[in-house]
Amino acid sequence: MSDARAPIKPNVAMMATSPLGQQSAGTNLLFLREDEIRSAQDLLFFAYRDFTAAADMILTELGLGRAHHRALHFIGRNPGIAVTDLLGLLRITKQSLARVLSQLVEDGYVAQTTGRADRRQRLLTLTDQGQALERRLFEQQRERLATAYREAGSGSVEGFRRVMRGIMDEQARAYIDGADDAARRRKG
Amino acid sequence: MSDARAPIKPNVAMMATSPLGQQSAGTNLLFLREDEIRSAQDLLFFAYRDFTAAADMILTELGLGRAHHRALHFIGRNPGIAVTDLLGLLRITKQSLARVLSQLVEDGYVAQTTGRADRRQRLLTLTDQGQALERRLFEQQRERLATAYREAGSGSVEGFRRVMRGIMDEQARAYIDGADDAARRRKG
DNA sequence: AAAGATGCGTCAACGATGCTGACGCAATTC
DNA sequence: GAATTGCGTCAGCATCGTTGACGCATCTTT
Repeated sequence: MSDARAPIKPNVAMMATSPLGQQSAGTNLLFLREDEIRSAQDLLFFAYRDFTAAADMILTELGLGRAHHRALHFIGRNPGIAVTDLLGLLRITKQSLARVLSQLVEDGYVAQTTGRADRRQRLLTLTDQGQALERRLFEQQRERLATAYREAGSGSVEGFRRVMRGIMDEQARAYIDGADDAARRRKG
Repeated sequence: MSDARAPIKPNVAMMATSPLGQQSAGTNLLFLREDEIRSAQDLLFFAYRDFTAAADMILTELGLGRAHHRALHFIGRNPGIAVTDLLGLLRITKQSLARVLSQLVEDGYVAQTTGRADRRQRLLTLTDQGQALERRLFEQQRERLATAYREAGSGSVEGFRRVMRGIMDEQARAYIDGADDAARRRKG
């Protein structure tokens, strides 16, 4: 038998993507770089999978899904955000958001108020109940991240942030940088 | 009007989750830590969203989805992997995998061979066509990661890896560590 | 050799979350 | 006054996850 369900190890040594049996130093270096990238693919998949797992369980019990969490998260972080701006962050269609949002409003997690400057806008905020749920979900992920930060060491966090920032597109970077600005402003 | 669709900035200064108008140094520090975690939530969402976007477009043209890519990725990295082991990596039900896998086999991307030691097993490998597709998808993500690594600086990559590793669960870490072992063995 | 466990596939039904396309209405802008 | 924008909604569809229940071949255990 094949050791049953012990965690298997990726057989990167097999180098299935290259027909070369022998490798020069050059191709070997190239290969190492390629494997480093493939390893990063693994990292992103597993980290994201396990990062969301705990919160998903709570959501399921409430009849909600991950999409609801995303909306709660960004509304909580941007109180009074307009629907179109939220759509820009999530990058989904308004029809998809509508389904999620109307359920959050109906269940009393999100409140809509008419915009003062532009009365067409529906500005979104979390209700007390919405804040409570967001916090509950947040605590799950906080735990995981706090542990990861602790184990990785404080020196690693900056590198983590820099690489993650580099992966996302320009618009997302601007958003992230804006958050950093706000934090700096508050601190200083 | 509200500046239309310029990237909005998260209003973290509003501190909607705390009723405190004034903050002591202690609560402010606590808040900063909390905001650091919330910021990491942003990072994971945006990075994952944009990391997968390019490959998704190719997949859509071929009538495939992200789930197919995940299967191709892990089969490519683990040639001859058994179905149950693949299920353990993806953490989905065998019914979900079956749908994806049977399509990949039918379209000629994946080959199944009966296990030698255990004839119940269907060992999975990429066909030449499967390798070609996986490589095409890989190149999309390689580009993004290479840019991110370059911009972040080589010193950041180790921190990135350490934090990402810390986020995932024990089993995933063992898998990741196994990949590292294999790379080290090949290099040394 | 019989009994049980395991690996894998499959039928059926359902739920969450994305998509396109088309309209309607109110409010703002030109 | 006409065009545009912000938002909601109806209708239909695809992907990909779920549970539950079987069936069959093959290994393992008794």
